[in-house]
Formats: sequence, structure tokens, C-alpha cells
Amino acid sequence: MGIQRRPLREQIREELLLRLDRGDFAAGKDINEVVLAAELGVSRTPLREALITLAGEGVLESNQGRGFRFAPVSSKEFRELCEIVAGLESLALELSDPDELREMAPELLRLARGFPDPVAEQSEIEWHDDEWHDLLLGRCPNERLLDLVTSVKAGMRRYTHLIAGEDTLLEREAEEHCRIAEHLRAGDVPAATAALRDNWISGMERMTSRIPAAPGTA
Amino acid sequence: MGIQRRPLREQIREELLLRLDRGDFAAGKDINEVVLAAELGVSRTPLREALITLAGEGVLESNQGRGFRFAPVSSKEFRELCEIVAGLESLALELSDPDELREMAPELLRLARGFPDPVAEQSEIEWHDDEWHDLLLGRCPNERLLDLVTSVKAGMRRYTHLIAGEDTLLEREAEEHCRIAEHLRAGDVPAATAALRDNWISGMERMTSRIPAAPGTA
DNA sequence: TTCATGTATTCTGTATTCATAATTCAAGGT
DNA sequence: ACCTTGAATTATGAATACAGAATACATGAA
Repeated sequence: MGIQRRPLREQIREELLLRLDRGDFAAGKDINEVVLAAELGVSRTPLREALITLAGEGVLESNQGRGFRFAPVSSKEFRELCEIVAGLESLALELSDPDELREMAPELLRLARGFPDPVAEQSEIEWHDDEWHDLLLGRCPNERLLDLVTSVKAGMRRYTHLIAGEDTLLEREAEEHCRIAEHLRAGDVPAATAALRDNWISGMERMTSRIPAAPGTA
Repeated sequence: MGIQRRPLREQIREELLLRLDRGDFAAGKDINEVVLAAELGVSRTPLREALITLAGEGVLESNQGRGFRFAPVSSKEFRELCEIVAGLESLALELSDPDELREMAPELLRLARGFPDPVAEQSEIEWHDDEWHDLLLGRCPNERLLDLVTSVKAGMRRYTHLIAGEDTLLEREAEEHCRIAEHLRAGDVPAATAALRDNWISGMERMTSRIPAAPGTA
């Protein structure tokens, strides 16, 4: 590829999401723009542009005069996000060409089975999960829908690090992925859609207990 | 209410959406930030913040070095947006409390019937339609979902002015709204959901013919 | 001691300035 | 005549500067 020339705001946005994954930011804590800009080696302007973008995606919240903060986690919001993603992903599946889905099923199955690798890195696992879902939706012709899914999932990143080191959760996940892939291989899209919904809803229920109740935990 | 103190970027965003509704902007035409900022009486900074927000919502698109432009309309995108909103609104309906929906049904019916008012203003009609859908979804407990619907609908505003003066379209719309409300009154949420989906899909098909094919029409 | 009030400080929100990429147009060469 | 090339112009992307709101703190009264 040639020299990449992308707006700083996008690079900053990605860097912030990365840091979010690493759990660098205390949720609910105000962001100091000057400090963060200095840390990133950029000026406040593109930083603020990135912050505004993230606020639009629900990753951050902004209050007049008090700037931005990483939105505190709450089981209610997590539930809401899961419901949304479940709806969007199953919609994407319904809009995909059934034949192409069937073609893709073996690959999906292979990926799902190779899930609980020996002792994979945590970040590796999360990436793996994302990749599986991306592959699943890749054939959906509705590009706006795919963008939307990506955007909403960005808002869920605050919750992903909570599953750190939970092997049982991941096994259940892999199991359900297999089931979805099986349905697709059989050409039964409605069943696959239902299984996908279940995947998100049950995942939500498994997670919801480990979300701290009190919002203002310093 | 007290004194309103909101960031300029939000006010600017709304003003731009308003102008979009009025059809002030030629789709596909580049936006000159200096000129527009002067026109609005603000500096480029909050204007750019609003533009970035709108780009995140899909109303605008931005290309490196070439700034922002109102995304050209395309029947493909319109179809995609309709599919998304249909999915999101029916999801919202499914997540609502059936009893509350039934309580609300008479009001919905009343509004739907009062639809094709004598010779209402175009903007009035659009507002009326929005209000009906807002009322329909108002009882959904998933706040994030409602925000998302609002955001996606903002991206559809570029298409609303295309229905100007199409009475038959509006009549069909009112008719379908009645049908949805009837289902809700009967307590049949699945049927209402299906009707809502149909409402969007058929609306899409009715509209799709009047979207100019060529993107670069000055 | 506790609460209220005034002041100082910090940080955001907005404006302005600067640098550089993109576009336009004209001149020269094929 | 047409294409290429380069300078000039224009507009964006980014940095800096400024004004005002929000917060913290200290001082004083009840």
C-alpha cells in the first residue's frame, strides 16, 4: 500500500478505543483534554474531534462545560446494547444471500471450532470473536447496516475487558457459534438468525452479573 | 424552562438539518466552511464539530483534504436506511410493554386518522409523521435504541423533501398507520410489528422511483 | 463546627492563526 | 491541438490563543 494519509481525528479515535480495551481509562472519570493531547502528541483540536465522534457513538458522554468522560458502565446499558446488536446482526443475516451464507458455513465452523486455542492472549481471543462475527456479516449487501453495527460495537468495547480470563464464557460462545454455523450449512437461515439472537442474549445474561452495580466507583 | 445553555455545535447541527429539510443544500456539492461559518455567524471550529457529528450520522461524507459534502442521494442508500429503520423500530416495538402499547393505541389511531389534514404545510406533515412514530416508540425502555433510531433517521432527512406534495403517498402512509394502531389495540404486537415493517418497506418502494439515478446532478 | 460567600484556579468552548494539501489556470513542449 | 508541468490560489487540517464557565479553596459568620 502507499503512504497512508488519514485525518488525525481518526487515528486518535482508534488509539483511544485501543486504550479503552486495555482498560486505561477509569470509567466515569473526566477527561483532561490538555493532558491527553500532550500524551498523544497532538493538539486539542483533532483530539476534540475524535472525542466528539466517540460521544456520537455512545462511547463517551459530554456535559456542557464539564467536557467529556468515558461513560460509566451499567448493566442496563449493556443489556440495551446487546439487544440492539442482536437485532442488527440478525437483520444483516436475513438480508444476506442464503446461498452465499451456505458457502461460507464451513469456514465459519472451522473458525468457531478453533476457538479456545491453547492459552491464547486475551486480546487475541477478543479479536478472534470479532473476526468471526465480521465474517458472518461480511456478505450482507447493506453497507450502512454494517457500518452501524461497527459503530454500535465500538460503544460496547467498554465492556469487553470484563470477560478477561473467563474460559467458560468463551467455551459457551464457541459452542453457540458452531450451532449458528451448522444451521447455515443446512441452509436454515431463520434458525441461524434465532441462534444468533440467542447468542447475544445469553451472552448478555452471562455477563450482566459481573458488571459493577455502583456507577461512581473511583 | 430555564436559560438554555447548549454547545454551539449542537445548535449548528440542528440548523444544518433544518436547512437540509428545506433543500437548501445541493447534494454532492462541497461545503465551504469559511462561507458557511460566516453565514451562520460562528467560527469554523464549532461548525466543523457539527459537520463531524453529521458525518458520523451519515448525513455528510468527508474526504481527506476535500472537506465535507452532503452525501449524494441514492436509491441504494435509501433502501438500506429503510431496512435499518424498519428493523430498529420493530425491535423497539417488540421490547415495549404490550399493555402500555394497547393503552396508547387509541391515541395513535386518533393521530393517524387526523393525518391528511385539509391543506397542511409540507413541513407540518413531515413533523406529524415523525411525531406519530415517536409516540409509537416512546414506551420502549431501551433508551440507546431510541437514540439510535433518531440518529439513523437524521441520515434519512436528505430524502424527506422528495415526497413534497405527494398526497397519495401520505394517504397510504396514514392508512398503514391506522392498521398498525388497530393491531396494537387488539393486543397483537407481532402483527403490529409486521405491519410496521411493511410500512417502511412499502414506503421505500413507493419512494424509490423518485430518487434521481445520476449522483452528480447539479 | 458548619455553612455560606467571595475569590482564585483550572479547564472547556470558541475564535483565530498557521501550514500544507488540493485545485485551477496558464505556459511550454510534443 | 492536446497533454504535461509548474506556479498561484484556495480551502482544509491542525495548532495556538483567548474568554468564560465550572470547580476548588479559603475566609468569615452563625
